[in-house]
Amino acid sequence: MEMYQAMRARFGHQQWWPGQTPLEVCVGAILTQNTNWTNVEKAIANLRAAGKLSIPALAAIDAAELAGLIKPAGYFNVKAKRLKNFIAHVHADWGDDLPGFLDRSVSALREELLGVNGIGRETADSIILYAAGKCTFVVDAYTCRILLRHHLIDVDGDYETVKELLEEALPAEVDLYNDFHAQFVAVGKQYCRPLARCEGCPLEPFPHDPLAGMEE
DNA sequence: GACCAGGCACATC
DNA sequence: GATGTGCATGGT
Repeated sequence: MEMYQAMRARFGHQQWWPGQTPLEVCVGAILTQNTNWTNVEKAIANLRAAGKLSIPALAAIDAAELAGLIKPAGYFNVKAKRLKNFIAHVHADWGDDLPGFLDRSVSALREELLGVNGIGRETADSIILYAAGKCTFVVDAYTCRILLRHHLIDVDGDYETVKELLEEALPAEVDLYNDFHAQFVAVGKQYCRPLARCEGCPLEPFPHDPLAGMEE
């Protein structure tokens, strides 16, 4: 909590996810895989302009045409397939009722999402937390980098280990999980890039020398 | 011209 | 089960 408060004090509430509807969150979560958010915004703007930002439209669109629309997000061929996989999965059982699909227990939803080819742990957790509004901690590259630099995890800590560490250390509140992850991204972008230093980082004094353990 | 970005699946050992 | 590789655009 001290960590969250330090970041929150510096950056303010991040008001995530930067997308309006649950569908937009799901689409964004897939498109942002290893990709800058500004590129994802362009891809989503293309989808909206083409009238394809709905489940029926995405279910009907040809994968090659979809790839053309999401080009700015990079990896457009694989992401077009991943989006189609997700949409087909929802559409088959729920038609365009995405809220219906999302309305179940975290564990059941997570398991189902992880069964979709192209949705891994971070994407699944992002959808659960930010589209379904349910309590699951989203771990990403910045999260690991920051915790690693503060010696709260070690290099071989995997996704589930880091997730459990955070969930055990925090009260299970959706808004806390929501904004904590967003704060990790905000701090990480500015201070915890692979080759960056940490001067001025709001986490600097916490809890050890922030430069210790950094690889050159 | 490097480096980086809110990963994931798949091949290979 | 661990490690390596392909996927691709756009901003700094």
